[in-house]
Amino acid sequence: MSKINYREDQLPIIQYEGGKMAVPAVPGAGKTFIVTNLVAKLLEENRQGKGKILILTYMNSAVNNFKVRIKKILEDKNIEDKNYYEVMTIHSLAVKIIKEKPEIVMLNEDFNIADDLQKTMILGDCINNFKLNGGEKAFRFFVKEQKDQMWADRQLEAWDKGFYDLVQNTISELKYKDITPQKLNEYMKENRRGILKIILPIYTEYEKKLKANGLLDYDDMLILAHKALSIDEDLKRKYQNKYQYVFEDECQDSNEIQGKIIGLICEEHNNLVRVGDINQSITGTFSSSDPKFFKNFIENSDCCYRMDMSNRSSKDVINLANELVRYVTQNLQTECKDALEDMDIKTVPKNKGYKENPQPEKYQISYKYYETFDEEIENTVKFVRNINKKYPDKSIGILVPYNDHVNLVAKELIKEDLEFEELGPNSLRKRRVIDNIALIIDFILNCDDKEKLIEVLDKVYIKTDNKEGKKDFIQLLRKDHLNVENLLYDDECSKDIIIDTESDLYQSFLYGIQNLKNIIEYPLTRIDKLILFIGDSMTIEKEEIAIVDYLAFYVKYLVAENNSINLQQIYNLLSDRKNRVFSYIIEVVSEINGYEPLPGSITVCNYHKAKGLEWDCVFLLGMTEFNFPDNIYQKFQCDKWYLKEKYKNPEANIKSEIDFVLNGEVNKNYSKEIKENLVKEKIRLLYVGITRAKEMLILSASAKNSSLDKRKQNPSMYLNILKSIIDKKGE
DNA sequence: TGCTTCTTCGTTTTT
DNA sequence: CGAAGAAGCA
Repeated sequence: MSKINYREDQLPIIQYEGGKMAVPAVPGAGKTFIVTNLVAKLLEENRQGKGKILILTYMNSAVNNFKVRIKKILEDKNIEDKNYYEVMTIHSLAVKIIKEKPEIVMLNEDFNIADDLQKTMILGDCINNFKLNGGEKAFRFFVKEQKDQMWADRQLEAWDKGFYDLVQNTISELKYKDITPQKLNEYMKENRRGILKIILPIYTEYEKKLKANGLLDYDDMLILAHKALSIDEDLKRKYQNKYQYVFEDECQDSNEIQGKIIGLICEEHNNLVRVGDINQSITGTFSSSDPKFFKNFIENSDCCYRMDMSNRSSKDVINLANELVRYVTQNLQTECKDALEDMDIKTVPKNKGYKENPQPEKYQISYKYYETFDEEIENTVKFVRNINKKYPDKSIGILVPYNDHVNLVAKELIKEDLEFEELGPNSLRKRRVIDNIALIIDFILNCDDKEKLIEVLDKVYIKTDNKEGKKDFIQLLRKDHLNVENLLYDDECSKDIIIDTESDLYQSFLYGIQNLKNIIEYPLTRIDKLILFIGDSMTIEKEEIAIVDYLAFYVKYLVAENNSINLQQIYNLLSDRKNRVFSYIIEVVSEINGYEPLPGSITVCNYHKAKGLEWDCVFLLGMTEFNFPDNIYQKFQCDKWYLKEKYKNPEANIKSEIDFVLNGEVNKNYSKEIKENLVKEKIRLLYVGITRAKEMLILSASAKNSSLDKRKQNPSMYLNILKSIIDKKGE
């Protein structure tokens, strides 16, 4: 077995023996590689003693990745795998700690974790109940005055949607500040106004419902785990002895309480390695994470080694990323200068046996500015098609700002007959399962509607490669003298349909008819069972079966909450594309497996989802001023158009209100702070986008959202900055 | 070009 | 409702 040839920036890290070590690393530096090898080396030297090595990651998919890779290294090194290491997410660790002694934190032994889906259902219920029980008026108070009824409705709808996230984030913040509903109630007694006033009853009921069902949400898990370790000396000792070494991956996404939990476990042995990249911290504005915690750790650690070499991208792509850092740290307005840490990515030295950076023959970075967003998508897809044809082995990533855009790009790719993968909750393919079930229910509700029957057969059951034949066959079914009755129950009618009865087209038609007959006869007393039954009749993949299961679970919950709910209402829910429960169902199902772009594949996703992935060729769309702002005085996403001027930025209002409740005064201009953080996070999001590319990178923006849209948007300032760099290099 | 009046539209990320 | 672009006018 050959010895691993570590790069010079990796050498000091692999020589680690103990203490607090900080490892800030640039994108593509090989964080997983170095951590897995270091863990294997420590195991080889038996440094864990009587304890174990703990590796904490952020996502479930990363857990598996780490396990597989450590196992492989141990095998290669011929070290017996005695399970002296554990890989888990910080949340699983928290659960493990609480399970140990639930009574310390006043919990019943058989508590459960509320996943995103359950949380959404419960919180959604609480909000609804609040409105139904007299809260509606207070809820509407914050919306702008509007005489035009149509716009009044739209404002309310928008507030409805935004309110959910606001409540969720507020509850999370209150929990971290150790403000229980009871405490808040005490504090708020004299307060008559404010958004907290209407969040309080929702928060109260939410906590009550969680408790009643024996559930903890993600925030509770961390908070209680920390509490348990702080209160119970024995428990803390146990974990300190158990984990002699702790590694934390992606620690730029860590929040204060996670840091504290890890701190307590490491207190005794003090062997802690934290690896991360501050410039890739992109979750701060919607979670309690903040890169400042990692920055702090870097300053207070025993040693800090930077991994600043990356072999992922060509030197041109690296140069572009470095220029962005340079621009931000030197030229941006003072408040946002520290968005990026001044840390140049270096290419790997040549001819030293390291895996080297890709070296494309020519400069492969460009930018485009289009008239409309439609045009931007259309041209991008054409570009993608050409690359895919010319270089069939290259992987291509198309990154867009929003999940809705993923859909738009997907539709265009379908038009061009290109195979692709969508990441995120709007995946057309995954949505289709839900849509198909809705179609069938619609037919059950309207049994005599022939068009609906034909639609179900067409979209759900009839499967064939013979596209033309299918079209003709569907036309045959539309013949006037055939009604639903004939099609379903009259075997003679098939004589009218002149078609090869052995073909897969006809066989799948018969299969569909038979199933629909069974479905119509299925008793309506248990709608959740009906959904499972419908799911069974559709030939679908494993992942899609999981979606059906979740769907049935959701319906069961709905029925339990409201006995009188009928099939029509269920249909209405299923066909509501904005229902956030479905997004979570799809996310929960897809999260189980990690994703890795294969050679020749095309991936569409948003900038956030792209983190941790890499492609040969990357398209960055939507680089407008609105999506990537450079100062806090332009139009901002956190300012809500539908709210009264005073409450325009409700998040800031809430922060002020909490401040006031706790200290009797407001200490900061929170609106300004929120906007600054947003500007900074968007810069890092762009940095993440750029550093996904190995060889080719195309940046683009458009002046208008659609050709009908009259308002223009400026390209992001960063696009202009990058443009000038690209122009110089392109010569 | 600079000013007023008329018309149109209302964008978000998620462990 | 209010911001911002378009159209109208001097």
